[in-house]
Amino acid sequence: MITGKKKTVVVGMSGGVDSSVTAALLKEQGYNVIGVTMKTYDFDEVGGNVANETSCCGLGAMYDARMVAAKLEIPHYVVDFREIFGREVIGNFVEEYLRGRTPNPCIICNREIKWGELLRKAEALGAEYVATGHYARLRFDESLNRYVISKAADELKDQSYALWAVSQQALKKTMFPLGDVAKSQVRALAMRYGLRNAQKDESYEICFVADNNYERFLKERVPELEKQVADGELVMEGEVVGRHRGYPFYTVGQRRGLGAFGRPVYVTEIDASTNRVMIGESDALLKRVLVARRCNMVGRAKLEAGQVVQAKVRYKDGATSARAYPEDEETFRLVFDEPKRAITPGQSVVLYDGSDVVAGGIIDGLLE
RNA sequence: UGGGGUGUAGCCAAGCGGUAAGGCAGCGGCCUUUGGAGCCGCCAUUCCCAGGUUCGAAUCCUGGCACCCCAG
Repeated sequence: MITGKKKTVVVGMSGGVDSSVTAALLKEQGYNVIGVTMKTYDFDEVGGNVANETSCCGLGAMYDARMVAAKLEIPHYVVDFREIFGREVIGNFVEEYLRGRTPNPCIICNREIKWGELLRKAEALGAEYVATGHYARLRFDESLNRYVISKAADELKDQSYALWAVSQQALKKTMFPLGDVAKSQVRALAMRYGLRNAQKDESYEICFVADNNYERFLKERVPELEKQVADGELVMEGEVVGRHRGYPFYTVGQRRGLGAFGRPVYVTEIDASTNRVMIGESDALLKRVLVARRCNMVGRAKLEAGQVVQAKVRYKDGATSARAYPEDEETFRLVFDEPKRAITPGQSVVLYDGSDVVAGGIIDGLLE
């Protein structure tokens, strides 16, 4: 059945249901499918619970991917991305926390690893496309002359937010076969294909922090950290009201672990230079203006000043109306119509026009 | 040691003779391809201690103890 016309697709297989079904669907559609699983880190370097099975790059995951590939009768390779992943993803993760910000490593991983190194590997293998199990839609829009990512049909599972940083050149070679499929259908398909991971749990943590304890991870990664940052000041309305464990271990919007003040209090700001963590009541989290950097344009070539968009400020966030004001190629200011809660430096802001991803950037600061 | 006040969960606190509200913290679960948030559930057999009155006491009485304030 192999003909010269068949296109070759590399599917990034994590061992989970979504990427497994992705591979199965493409194979059924007649593509020449190659399964590739990325080895991104070693457990002994990264610590935590080695037995954790829900992580996207864990050990069990690699075995599952191999077994699924065998079942589907497609070739399967494991590629060693430890070096680049450690440098780009883990390195950025640690740096950002040390700056008092809250990174989203999935964003960097998508840009640098899946649509960076993996795509280069796919090209080297002679593949025309890379496909993943992301829930997002992708189309080429003739009138815009751009590749446009948009929200998945299954809006509850939509992952378009995490894909804003992928370049146009990379999207040109990308497929998201699950964009129109509901999660429940994916599981049903997995059953039908007889895939062993049909009932496997969702992953829900940072893959390289398998015990979901990033504080532990940072302390192990930066040996002197605990000593340097312990016992900083907790500040409310300008007054020192307590102590904290160290600024990197908090994030804006956080409520737990601050101590009892007779009412709920939240982290409102983190100052790495003084090791101070500012806290306040819920209202103190409401802000209207942010500055985003490292911007990438997706569904539009550029932003118009005052352009109306719907913006998401974190992964699970209802998009709310705002106006964008570009400052330069990589920077824009965003003014929300209504104050937005807990805008967090280091997280991504993604701009939508309806279902389409217009652009995204990393939140750098709040103005008011 | 004169006068006044207060002692209820880790913290704040309601209750004022009828069988221990609520909030914060904590813990458990749900949710979730990031961190947070959110939601649900749990959390005082007992009210500083000892007696007493009462069918019934955290609530009333007596006596201790502790802390606070005002005086000296």
